[in-house]
Amino acid sequence: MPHTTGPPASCLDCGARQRCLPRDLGERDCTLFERLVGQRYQLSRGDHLYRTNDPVRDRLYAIRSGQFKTYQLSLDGQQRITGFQYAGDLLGLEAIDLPRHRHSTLALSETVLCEFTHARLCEAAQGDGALAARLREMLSRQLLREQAINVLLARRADQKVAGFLLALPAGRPGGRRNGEVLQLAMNRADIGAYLGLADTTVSRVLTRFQRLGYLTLHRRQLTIVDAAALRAVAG
Amino acid sequence: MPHTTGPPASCLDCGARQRCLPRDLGERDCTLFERLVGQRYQLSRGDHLYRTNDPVRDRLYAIRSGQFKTYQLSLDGQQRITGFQYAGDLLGLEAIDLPRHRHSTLALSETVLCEFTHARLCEAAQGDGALAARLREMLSRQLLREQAINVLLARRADQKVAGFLLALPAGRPGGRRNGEVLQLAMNRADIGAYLGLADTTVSRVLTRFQRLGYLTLHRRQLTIVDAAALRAVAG
DNA sequence: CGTATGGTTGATACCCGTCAACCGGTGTGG
DNA sequence: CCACACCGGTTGACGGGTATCAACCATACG
Repeated sequence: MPHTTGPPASCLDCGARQRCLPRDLGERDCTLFERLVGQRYQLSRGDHLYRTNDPVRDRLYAIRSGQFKTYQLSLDGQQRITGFQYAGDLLGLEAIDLPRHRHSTLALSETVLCEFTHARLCEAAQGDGALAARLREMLSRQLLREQAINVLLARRADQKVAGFLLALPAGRPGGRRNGEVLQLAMNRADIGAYLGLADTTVSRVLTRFQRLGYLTLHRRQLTIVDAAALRAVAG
Repeated sequence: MPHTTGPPASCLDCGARQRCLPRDLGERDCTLFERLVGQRYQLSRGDHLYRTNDPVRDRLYAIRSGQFKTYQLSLDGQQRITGFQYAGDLLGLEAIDLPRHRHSTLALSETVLCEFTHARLCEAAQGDGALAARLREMLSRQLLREQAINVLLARRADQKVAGFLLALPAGRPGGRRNGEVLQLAMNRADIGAYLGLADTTVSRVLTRFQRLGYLTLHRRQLTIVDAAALRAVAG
């Protein structure tokens, strides 16, 4: 069960604002938008936001900070990772038309979430074209992301890993990647379950990239040194 | 360039109605809904609906009949299939927020399309909760489909092919598959480019399934004999 | 009838999954 | 403080699944 935070945090000072629903909103509009937020939740590493078969209850969640993974369990108990979600992403979009969730969603780090109901969002969007556009944008972006993953998954191990690394959220806005230090929240097995690789293969590819000078990696601390080389590998 | 059809075809007698936007609409509502259709197009096998970098112009297309594939071209000219679309599917959902298309969309058979503008659909949805729900449903369904593909692509060749076959649109409503005759519109290479397999591997798996009695296949005429066995393989 | 296209089948090479050992870091309890 | 277990990650050996290349066949088509 998620824990409700005490002090309300504003969208205005949210680091993920430019990747989130109130993107490009002015100060006043942003304050109005904030009233759509139902509650804010704080989850710790290992906490579930919801599990497979939990009722959806029309809820959407925006990630204010932290990282999540969504997964399904196969018949033999294997986790199949369907995605990683980062600050600014919306959780629950694929379930807005379902009575019950088909995935489980788990926090990979300390996280803060903003809760919405889809009904209120739609209602507000009817009077506000900009918000409606943002909603569409989030949906369309999600579809594009899934399709990008699809293309990636049809490729070779090194191309998959390179593409995965390049799709990690940039630590700073602007997208400059070279020299950037990223803290991976997931382990090698999760990356493998996401990309359709064995964890040992992920490890091998990463060390190969390191030997080639594309990146440095110590445990989960990643520094991308040569993003262009990674792009060349990803194709 | 798509060719405009002369006689307007009604949604009422459309075979794909129950998979399309006017799903569950009564006769009167359906007639009202039809006024949202801009034009109807007829495309032949090999015709492009649009290509990468074509302007989106806010258009969506519902497939009345026929099959499409969407693909991207890699740097070395290889086609990467991002999806197959069947009657009742919406084309262009992933582009509603983009200025230009990122895929090319090609008819795999004789097809008929119904054109919408996203703006008019949204406008109509504001006064009609049922239509708004249908729009959401289509988006959510699309996201779920992409995620299902993601999971599939992380698996072995026979599991991929089995999953692909089971995801083919049922010829008749009701979803009974055993004994059903399906006409594949795509060739082995397309299936392979979609699933991340070589065309020869697709061929081998299909003949193995046939040897095992799961299906019969002559060129592109497919009969699923034992859907349960396919499900068991797909896992 | 010759050609092109799509599909099947075989031989071979290689990528990657599996299994196992090992290693460093962390936590725990004596 | 140290012994020990445990978890995550790395590395090696090996086998199997799949890509690649090629030959061959059936069908469609000019």
